[in-house]
Amino acid sequence: MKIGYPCVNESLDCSAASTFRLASYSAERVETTVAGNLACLQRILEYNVAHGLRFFRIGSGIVPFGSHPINTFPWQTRFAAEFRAIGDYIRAENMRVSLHPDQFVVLNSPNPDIVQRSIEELIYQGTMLDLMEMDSTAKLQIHVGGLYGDRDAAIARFIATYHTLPEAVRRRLVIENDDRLFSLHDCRRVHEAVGIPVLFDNFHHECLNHGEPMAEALRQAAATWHPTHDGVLMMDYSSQQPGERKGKHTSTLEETLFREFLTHLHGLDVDIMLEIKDKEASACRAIGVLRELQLVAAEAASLS
DNA sequence: TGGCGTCAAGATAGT
DNA sequence: ACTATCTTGACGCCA
Repeated sequence: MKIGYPCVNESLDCSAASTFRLASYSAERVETTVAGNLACLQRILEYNVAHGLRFFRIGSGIVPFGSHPINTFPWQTRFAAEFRAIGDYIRAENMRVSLHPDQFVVLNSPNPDIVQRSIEELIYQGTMLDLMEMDSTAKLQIHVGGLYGDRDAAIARFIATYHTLPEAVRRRLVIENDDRLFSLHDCRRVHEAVGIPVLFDNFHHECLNHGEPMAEALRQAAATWHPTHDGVLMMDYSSQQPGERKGKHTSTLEETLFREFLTHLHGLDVDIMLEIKDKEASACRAIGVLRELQLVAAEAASLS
C-alpha cells in the first residue's frame, strides 16, 4: 500500500506549477518555467521518499499551455533527459505517480471541439509519463463528464470517444466516480463496455451511491484493474469537512475516520491518494496511522 | 512589498 | 440569460 497526496508540497519553498499568463507567452518563458517546475518536482519526490510517501499526483501545469496551440516550443525533446531522470528516480524508489487533468477535460461533451481539446490535453499529460518511461500503472484519471440531461446517451458518447483515443492515452486512462453525476455503478457500466479501470473515491461514493457498502464498493472497483497492466487499485481518500456543504473536503485528516475506512479493505491492496487540503501534513499522519496498525498487528502475531 | 482582480479551457444549479 | 460553484493558486498590475 502506497500513500500519497496531490500536486503541491507546502513544506518546500518551490512550486512545480509555476506558470504565466497567455498574454505574456514566449518560448524563453516556457523553457525557464519548465526547467524550474521539473527541478521542483524532483525536490518534492525526494521529500516524499524521505517521509515514506510513495504515491504522488503530478500537477497538470508542469508545462505551461502544454496542450495549447500557442505552445510550439519543443519541450518534449528539450527536456527529454530531465523527464527521464525523474522517471529513473521514481522507479528506483519504487514510487507510483498519476495525473488528474482538471474539469476542462470532458470526453463526452456534445461539442466536438471540446472533445478534441480534451484529447490534446490527455496526449500532453500522457507524453510526460511516456518521457519518464513510466509503465501503464501510471494513470491519467478523469471523470466521465457531463450529463446533458440523458445519462445513457452521455455514457454512450464517452464510450464512442474512448474508442477513438490514441493507444498512448488509452493504456493510462482511468475514470473516477464523482460526487454528483456518475457513480461507481455508472463507471462500472463504462468499464464493462470498454475495460477501462475505475479509480475509486470513497468520499464521492459516500455522496453518491446505490447502497453498496464501502467494502463491497472497494471490491467492485478493484475488480476493474488488471493486476499487471494497471497495477493495484488507485483510490482517492477524503472525508466531509464538518459543518460545511456536503461534498466539501476536510481540511485535515480525521484519523478516526481513516482508521475506520481501513477496516473495509479486508486485506485488499490499494494505493491511496489523500485529497485533503493540508497535503503532505495529512499524508504523513496517514503513514503514522498505518505504522501504528502494523505494530499492533505485529505484536498480536508475536503473542499468538 | 502587499493587495487584489484576474486567469485557456466546462458543466451545472440556482436566480 | 447570467452568476456562483467546483477548487485554488499564482500571475501581474497597481498603489
